[in-house]
Amino acid sequence: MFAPDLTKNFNKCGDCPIRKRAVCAHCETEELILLEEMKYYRSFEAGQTVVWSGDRMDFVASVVSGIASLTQTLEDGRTQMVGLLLPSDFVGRPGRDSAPYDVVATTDLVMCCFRKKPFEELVSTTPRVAQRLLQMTLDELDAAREWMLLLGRKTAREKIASLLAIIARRNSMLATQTVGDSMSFDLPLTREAMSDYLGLTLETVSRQISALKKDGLIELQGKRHIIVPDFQKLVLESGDDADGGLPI
Amino acid sequence: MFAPDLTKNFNKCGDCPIRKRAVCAHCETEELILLEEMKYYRSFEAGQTVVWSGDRMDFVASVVSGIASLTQTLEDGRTQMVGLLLPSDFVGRPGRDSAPYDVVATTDLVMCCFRKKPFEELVSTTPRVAQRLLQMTLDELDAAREWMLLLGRKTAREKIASLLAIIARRNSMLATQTVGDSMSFDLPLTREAMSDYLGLTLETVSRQISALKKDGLIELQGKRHIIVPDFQKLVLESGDDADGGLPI
DNA sequence: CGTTAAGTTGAGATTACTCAATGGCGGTGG
DNA sequence: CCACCGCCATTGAGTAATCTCAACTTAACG
Repeated sequence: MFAPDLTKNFNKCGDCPIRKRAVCAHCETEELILLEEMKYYRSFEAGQTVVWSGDRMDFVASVVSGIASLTQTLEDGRTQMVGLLLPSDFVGRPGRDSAPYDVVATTDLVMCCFRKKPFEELVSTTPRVAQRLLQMTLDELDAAREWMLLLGRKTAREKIASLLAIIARRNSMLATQTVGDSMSFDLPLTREAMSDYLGLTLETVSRQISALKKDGLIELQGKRHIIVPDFQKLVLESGDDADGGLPI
Repeated sequence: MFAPDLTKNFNKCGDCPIRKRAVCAHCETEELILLEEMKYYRSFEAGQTVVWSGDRMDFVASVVSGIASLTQTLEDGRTQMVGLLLPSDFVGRPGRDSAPYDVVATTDLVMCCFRKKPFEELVSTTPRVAQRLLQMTLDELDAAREWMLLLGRKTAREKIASLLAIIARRNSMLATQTVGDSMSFDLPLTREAMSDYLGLTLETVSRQISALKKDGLIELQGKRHIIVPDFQKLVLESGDDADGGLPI
């Protein structure tokens, strides 16, 4: 369901669905031509690992469709998700050889990969890619810091409400079928993935989702489809400032 | 103790103690001249707030000496530290007007501030500053992700051990008076600041420090001076891979 | 229709938190 | 010089939140 037909693989960057938001967003035709020369597509099925922590990584990449997650693991197996990559998000770091975390396809996934060497050269010779990358990295840093607040200080209930609000907001940005304050979406994460995102056990995630349901803050259709009757009420449970509403 | 005499304020960037590591690290003389024109120094006493979350911020800055922290706060007062800035670290974001978190001087602090407008122009016209800023931001993102693992998955004891190991490592990088596996340093943070860093209460921080002391992993001289008889043993308590030792 | 993976629910254990009292140290003023 | 105050830190006792272990349910799939 997440992987559109990509056998044709947007050979022209101009046709690419993430063209306006990815690292290449600010590029002019000349730079696009260079990028097209160094790029190739890779597809992954849900659950597949894209890169193992510590492995050599000879490419950097943009998520074209689907969701990837970055996870870190302690020796004894405890794992924490540290990044959730949506279409147009970037993985990899110019100037480093090995990945510092596992990159896993959370859903079916298509990535637009750039060979690292030429990409690094492009970054150091053209300002537009470097500047876009800086913007995106600063955004990710902000997101990471918001996430740290969640991990360090929020209760289990607030964590769940926050995550649901984040996903709901993102969805309302893409598809614009919001009706009043009510909205609905599919959870792209299993309970376990949610627990790794939130620093909880999957049992606690399940219990808190049940609690939110019992309190009428969300409704479930099946295990994965969530209906939010009143988004503001959900945000209120997230512990954040009340004005963290929908982007206008 | 943290504030050297800065009345003279390194007017020449060439004399600046953070010249080789800050945003200006890669700059040539021409760019340094531009930077010198837009810079000014500000000093803060320990405890002072540099910027309030949400306030307009018309500068970006490098920490010259001392320590600053970035903190986020929930409505009800729970606070989480989300950044710990050491000399040469950078605050502020080109292309944004207001600060998303409080910036507080944890010790006496001197910052080298750049007026935002001209700095933004410099970033968009010269590649060297932008590229250095990208490097530093990527490093911060890595650190933030490591921190997320700590917040989400480590026990109180592991959190304390990790923080002590981080500070010990940093100190051994600057001052090189390491003798064998033993090392010692001053804690630059109060118990409360440590608790905000680690997502714990200050009582738990205190108890765990006492426990590490009882177990012989650290010794205390006064409240703030820590002696680590065997660094490897401390790292073992931090939950990280054992090889996270000293930089060689 | 059995098998499997994902999710839910319960009971008890554990960790960290809350509230409260106490200890130590440095500065200030009598 | 000493007493007092304020700040930082420690320690204790009881509580609350989350985790662990285990049983059970549901939906999907061959």
